Amino acid sequence: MNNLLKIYHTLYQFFGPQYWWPGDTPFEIAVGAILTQNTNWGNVEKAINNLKKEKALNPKAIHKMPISRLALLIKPAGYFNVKAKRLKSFIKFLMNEYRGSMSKMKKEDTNSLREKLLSINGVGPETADSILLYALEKPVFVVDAYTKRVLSRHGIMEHDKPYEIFQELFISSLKRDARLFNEYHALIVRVGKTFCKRREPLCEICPLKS
DNA sequence: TGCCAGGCCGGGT
DNA sequence: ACCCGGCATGGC
Repeated sequence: MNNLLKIYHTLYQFFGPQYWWPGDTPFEIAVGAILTQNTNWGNVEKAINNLKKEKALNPKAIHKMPISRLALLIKPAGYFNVKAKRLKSFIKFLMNEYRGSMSKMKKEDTNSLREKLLSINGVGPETADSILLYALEKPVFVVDAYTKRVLSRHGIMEHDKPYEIFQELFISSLKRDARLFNEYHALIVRVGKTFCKRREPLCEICPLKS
């Protein structure tokens, strides 16, 4: 069994299943993926709840909503002006290409869809891959700040390697399976939050410590 | 009370 | 091809 697979089993044994993504529908997950950029998830939940209260958590409602009002509703998520613009960009794409249907989007070929998502203003690699994996159940591995920090702190890969290199490490070590990728990324976030904080040395009680 | 949180863009070198 | 400043709230 390879290194990355061992780590997965260690984390799963320690923490158990994480039940990601916290969201009810593919569209809600996509919105959450944009809102959570460099932002605490608790703040994102407030923003999403504001949209739900206004019955605005659907493509059509946000599409026709004035951007100033959208910014006000998502304010707790931080960066509300840029994120309002980014949500608008994503939803314009969703409306134009798939008539607002995440189900139609899901039928698209994964690689070409990833390229299209990356061309949207405000959708970078992590956001695109989060939408592909967690909203559309595509077998794409999500890399984030925790992934880089956890792996680098445990001497598995240098922190400054680019996104795609980290991604390839997982892809080449694991079966290409959406369920596995889903749980693995969630577990990395979990261990990162718990044992691998930003400005601390290698944690002594981390389950990954050999 | 300053630091941090599930990034990304645009301009400069 | 990198590097960096800007974007902002709420919890601890």
